[in-house]
Amino acid sequence: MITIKDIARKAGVSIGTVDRVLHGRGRVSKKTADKIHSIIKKTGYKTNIHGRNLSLKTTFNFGVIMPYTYQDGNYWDILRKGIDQAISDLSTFNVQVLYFFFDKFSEGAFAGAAAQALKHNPQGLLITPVLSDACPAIVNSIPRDIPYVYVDSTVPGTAPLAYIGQNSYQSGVCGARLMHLLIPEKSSVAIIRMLPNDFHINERVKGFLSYFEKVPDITLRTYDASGGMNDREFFNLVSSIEKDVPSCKGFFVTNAETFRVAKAILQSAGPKKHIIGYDLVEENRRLVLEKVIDFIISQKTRDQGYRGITTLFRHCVLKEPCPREELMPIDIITAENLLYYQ
Amino acid sequence: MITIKDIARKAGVSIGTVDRVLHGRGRVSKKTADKIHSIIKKTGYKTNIHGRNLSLKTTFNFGVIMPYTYQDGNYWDILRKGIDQAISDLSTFNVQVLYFFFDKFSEGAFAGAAAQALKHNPQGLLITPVLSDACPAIVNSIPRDIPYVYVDSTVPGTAPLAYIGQNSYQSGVCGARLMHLLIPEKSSVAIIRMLPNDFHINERVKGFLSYFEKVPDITLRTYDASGGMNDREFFNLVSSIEKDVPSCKGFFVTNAETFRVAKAILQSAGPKKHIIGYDLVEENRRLVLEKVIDFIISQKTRDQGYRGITTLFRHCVLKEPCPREELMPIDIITAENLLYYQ
DNA sequence: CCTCTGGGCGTTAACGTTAACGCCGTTTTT
DNA sequence: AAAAACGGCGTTAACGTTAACGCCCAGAGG
Repeated sequence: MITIKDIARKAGVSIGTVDRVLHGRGRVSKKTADKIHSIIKKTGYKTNIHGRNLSLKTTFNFGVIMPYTYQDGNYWDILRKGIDQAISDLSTFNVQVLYFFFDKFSEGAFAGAAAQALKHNPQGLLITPVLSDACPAIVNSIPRDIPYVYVDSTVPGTAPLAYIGQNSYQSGVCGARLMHLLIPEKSSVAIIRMLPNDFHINERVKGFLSYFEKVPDITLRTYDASGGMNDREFFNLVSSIEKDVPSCKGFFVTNAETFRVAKAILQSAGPKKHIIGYDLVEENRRLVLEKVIDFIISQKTRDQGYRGITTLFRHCVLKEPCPREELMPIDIITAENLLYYQ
Repeated sequence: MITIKDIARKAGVSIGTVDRVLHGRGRVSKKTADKIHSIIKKTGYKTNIHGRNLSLKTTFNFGVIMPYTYQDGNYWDILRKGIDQAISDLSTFNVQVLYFFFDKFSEGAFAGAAAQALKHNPQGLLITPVLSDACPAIVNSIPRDIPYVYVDSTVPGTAPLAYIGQNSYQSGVCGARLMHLLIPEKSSVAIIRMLPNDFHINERVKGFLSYFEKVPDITLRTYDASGGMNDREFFNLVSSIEKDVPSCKGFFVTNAETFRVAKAILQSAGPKKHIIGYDLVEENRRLVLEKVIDFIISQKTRDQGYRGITTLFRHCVLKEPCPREELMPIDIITAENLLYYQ
């Protein structure tokens, strides 16, 4: 491996000069700088992290802007675990995170969390932009020199370092395929759209609908529900669906709160319903094992957190290029394979 | 973070003495060694990899003993890619691998590859023990100080550092569940057991059978095939099954050569068959996309290679503890989610 | 008595990078 | 004209660890 010393020797200067060129700290003549740059390119010099880390005493701080971990049935706690794991793996590189949680149902909360994060002047940000309307303006007010990575969702009109998430439309298609296998011919399916319906949820619904466009004899109806509803209200919703659409054999639930719908169905004493939903939160896991929920579509939430941090790390610390988009697998989870996820 | 210098100061000795204790190089009185050990325990000292790596000029060599990458329909090439990726990620730590390939159908080949690997005195081994009969004796002749990790399969009666693979029995159960969804009531399923049938293949069959024990009206029959058969022989096998069992609506193929059975079925011009098989090799991918194969059960082959190397790395280089067993997810792949795997 | 061996320890150069410091000559300010 | 600023560069200590080297003293062997 070629070192700074080698470059200095080849260029006939001292290592101090090479270092100034490498870090753009000026005080080097253009001629010398050009020569050094060409040597760097020719030799493929890459800075040795170990030397760098020993010498460097600064610690890298990343800010994480995400919903409270308990929201969406503890869904966000999975993301957090992935982040923590990455930080633990990178601890020898003096990498730290600061969390800035917000209430995903409260209007100004995202902006507030972002402002707080910027006050701690982080070297990079991991952002979960769940409230898409307010996001562009807020994100674009981030100083240009602070790179940010999106997980879960992306925001049009902004310039993230990377986006890590799932193709939600295709996950809906996949859910539809599985539903098609479960339900009898000539039956109906209820799609439970969870409000507030964000980009992901809409895409899931669209994908699900698109699959069944080519399938005759299956009727679809979309119903709105909300995480704010209590158990009684979920029960009433399910009961009214059963009354209105006796042929309804399947429920497609568009977010992690699948377990709430499943519980309502259990209580309603109607005939067997097939249920497909999203995300491996604890209560969904239990109901999958008990074969109440047939399939859960999962999106490697933990990996999203892990990769979000490693992407920031690779960019800010290693100064390596990193992929601009990482689309996560659409994991199909059922009672028979559940135990081996996470 | 506490350093060797801190320990030396606390113990009233020089860093040389601390270093000798840390590496067990002797020439330290028991009293001093005990004192240093207790300080290490009390302060939770962990050696700084960066200092270590700068100082150390030795490179770590790991040997990989695995089948030729083209065998099993290029299945082993996926494993190799994971290994190469890990080595690339760890390149700054001076970690290298040497591959020792063997013919998985040839008796003495595994022993030969193992002997070759040992000649290069590696600091660790990654072993894919596919021929289980000869393995224990060969593995137990490896010097005690060379740690080894199994991927894909494990070998009873040996002491690996770790095992990384899948619960094959459960993957068979999972395959059965999916098959049950696909085929009509009162039909039959053909299980194609690929010879030579190793531990994995037998377990997959067992798991598959166990699921259907509780299901009446579905008949199962097991047929033997072999990777050594040519296309004509596969065609003949499929034809004879179609003739003997007209109610046969599904094929469960127990290894990566699913595509060969699928092609034979395509040619046989019988009624639509449902096919479930294993492993995301290139030809299986194509047939899944074309909806010839309904489901592929995959086992994160790439991750197995990656984790095998990182496990050796963590043990040999970082000297960290690592999990003794990593069971990989049973990934369910179908046309709708295929694109997002690998 | 002298030499040798070996136990017990300290010292030091090296690994690659960083950034503060300082030197020298030229140019710009006062 | 003296002082200050600046451009262009070299030197060096520091980061934490490793391992070679060497010193001193006690005891064994001749």
